[in-house]
Amino acid sequence: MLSEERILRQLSQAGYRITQPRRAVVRALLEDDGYSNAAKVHERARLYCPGVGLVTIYRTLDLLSEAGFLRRIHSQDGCHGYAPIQRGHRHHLICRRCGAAVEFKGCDLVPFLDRVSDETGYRIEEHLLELIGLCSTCQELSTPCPHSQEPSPRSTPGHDDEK
Amino acid sequence: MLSEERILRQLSQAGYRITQPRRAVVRALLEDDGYSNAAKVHERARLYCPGVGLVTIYRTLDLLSEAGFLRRIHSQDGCHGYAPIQRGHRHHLICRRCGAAVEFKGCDLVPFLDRVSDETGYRIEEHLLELIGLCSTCQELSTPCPHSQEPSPRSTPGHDDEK
DNA sequence: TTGTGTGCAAAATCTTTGCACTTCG
DNA sequence: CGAAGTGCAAAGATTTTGCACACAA
Repeated sequence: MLSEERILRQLSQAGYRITQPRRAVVRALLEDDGYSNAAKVHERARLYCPGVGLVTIYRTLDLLSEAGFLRRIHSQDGCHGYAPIQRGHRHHLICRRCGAAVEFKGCDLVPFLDRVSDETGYRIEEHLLELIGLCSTCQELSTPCPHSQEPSPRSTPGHDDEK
Repeated sequence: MLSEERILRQLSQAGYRITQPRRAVVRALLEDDGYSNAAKVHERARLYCPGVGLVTIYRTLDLLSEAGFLRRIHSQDGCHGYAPIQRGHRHHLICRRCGAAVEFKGCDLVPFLDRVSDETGYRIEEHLLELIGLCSTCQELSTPCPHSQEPSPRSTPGHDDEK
């Protein structure tokens, strides 16, 4: 897995300068689990480099993305999410109620990925997995899941509607 | 797979009105395979409902998303991509080069999720899985590993225009 | 010292909201 | 006919660009 030092070293070797803002962004990315967007990274990066501007965040994210440390999610069509590329994938399991996050190793996915790859002809390079649920504590506190995404015909015609 | 008629019927049963713009959006989504954003849907929907405005596209995408026919990709962090949900729980496999997206069934994930659930005590309700790679066409087009996740030292500071 | 990198401000995009008019049911 | 739905315009967000100053090498 890539450490902060290693990333910085590689950037340096590639001819980029190692600046405070860049350090801060790299650090923020490594600490922030899962996907990030510019605003989130900015907020976090300011902890390490208080004066850093949002513009610099964008530029640094681009740079890291070019350099191969980040993957832009849906880069084509204007989606502006980023996810760190990590060897030894770690995935996250997040409690939707209390926000507790657990990391787990997800290597069991490999056979699944192989199958998908066979079926689709795609060569799979990266995967992003995030699980959302209730941790054991919150399961006790909570009533059964109120919402669901099934396209079930809703009996209530009432629009809960436009926010 | 969900047909246009079926979606419209379900919307109608749920109390929504079936209008020309909505028809057009549904149609556009079904024809455009894979991942779309508002602008793309708009362009296509105008073929069926020339006067339709972009605003209506956004509102209809929201509606379809609420109703469970669309999955907002990375809804979390302000990513504004959408992909049709065809049936049950599926995930997306996206070509990083051309953006082509394929949905695939994720049932093989269940044993994996069960294991994670056992190990962590979490009850898993949702999962977000996205695979990124190269589709077969782009594999051919692409030169043998021109870039890769390896951050190769760049000799030229100049930017290539590649995105 | 040099030129890459940064911050600020402003432009360009993308998305949402308010309001009067349309149209489905 | 009545209320949901639409389009337009304008407000809000988000991202990019231009330029002079700052700082890593």
